[in-house]
Amino acid sequence: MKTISRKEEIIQVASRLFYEKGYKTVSMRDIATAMDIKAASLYNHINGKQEILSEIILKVAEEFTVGMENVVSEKISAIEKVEKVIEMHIDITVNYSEALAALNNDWMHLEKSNLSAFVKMREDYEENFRKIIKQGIEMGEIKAHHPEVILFSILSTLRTLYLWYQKRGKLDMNILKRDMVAVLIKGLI
Amino acid sequence: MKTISRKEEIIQVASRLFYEKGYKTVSMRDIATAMDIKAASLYNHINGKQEILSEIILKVAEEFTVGMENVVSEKISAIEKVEKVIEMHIDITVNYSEALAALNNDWMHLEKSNLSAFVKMREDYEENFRKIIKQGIEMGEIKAHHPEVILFSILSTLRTLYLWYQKRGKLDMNILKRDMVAVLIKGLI
DNA sequence: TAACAAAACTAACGCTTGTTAGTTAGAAAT
DNA sequence: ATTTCTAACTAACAAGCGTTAGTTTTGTTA
Repeated sequence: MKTISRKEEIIQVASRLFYEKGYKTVSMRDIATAMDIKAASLYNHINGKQEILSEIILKVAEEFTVGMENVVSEKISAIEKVEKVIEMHIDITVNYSEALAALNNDWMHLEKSNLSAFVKMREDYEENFRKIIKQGIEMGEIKAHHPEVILFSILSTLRTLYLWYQKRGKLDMNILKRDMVAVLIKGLI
Repeated sequence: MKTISRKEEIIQVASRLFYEKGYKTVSMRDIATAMDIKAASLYNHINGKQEILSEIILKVAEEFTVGMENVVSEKISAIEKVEKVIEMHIDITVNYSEALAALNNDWMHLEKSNLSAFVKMREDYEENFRKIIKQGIEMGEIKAHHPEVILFSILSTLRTLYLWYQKRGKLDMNILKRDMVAVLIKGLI
């Protein structure tokens, strides 16, 4: 019976506020008020605002990194890999929709090693995706459009999925996966 | 020979800074420093920070509104309308790429009438786009996937185009239009 | 050259920010 | 019953924020 720590609670509340108003707009006093305590009390559990941000972002970034590595290592066609990536994005979106706002909009407010770690993960992720697409084109599975256009088009849709997920409520995720995969992939083949 | 006013210069510099760091992160002193003057001097030309933001955002929002109305009023097929919308987005992205960062990320920091005007324009825009897609499905031009999935997928790609445009430099826009239209549309038909 | 307007300046205001120091209340462990 | 630990508190700090008031510089027009 695992109960969530006070620190995790802070991170959870902060995620929601960052989602609603953005990292820079949310003050430590805002976070504290939302928990019915004083701002100074937060520092019994966390080292500072920056730590809250980096924990939110890096945790999800690692999920993406691991998920992508799993897909890459599978012995399936390029198109099937793209399908798996799309499904992974949808799964992560469902589980971390609020954290994704910070990841997408506030990553540039990370500092030093956290910032460079994030940027590296994102670059590696994109590079893996790019390779899948290029491979698919070489094998004749994917139409030979500019690979960057394909990459960008899919990635931008997946990255903003969190916005849409919240707005529409929990439309059945299986329906979403099926239609999203169809719409994104049928343009490629 | 129209020369740009000091106010327009402020808005231009602010757009660049907002693009790089976001509205909340950029201070009036940052904007002033970038122009080699003091913060207080800005107020000889503009009424406040909020006015800078609203001028940047609403100008582009109106471009989109007008562009969409033009497309809607044309007597062409639904698919051709979608093509026109995509091309319009690319054109606006080229001409206003920095302003689009504020429009996408900082619109929620607009106040009162500016905020509601923006939200209305955005809702109308989406509704027009939705109608085009539904009409295309009814006429059998567009495959009968969930219309919201199609709308979201195209719109999220177009809305984040500004990020990609800056990064890749001025890849020939005609090539971009052709490939982007192909990738986004071929999934629909 | 004197008058005027535009656009810069200095100085300061009240407020909010993230954060620190030191203290206190209550529960758990000895 | 006493110590220890946890997690809250009050009070305050220095720095930064958007903005205002009043003044000086600069360039143009009468």
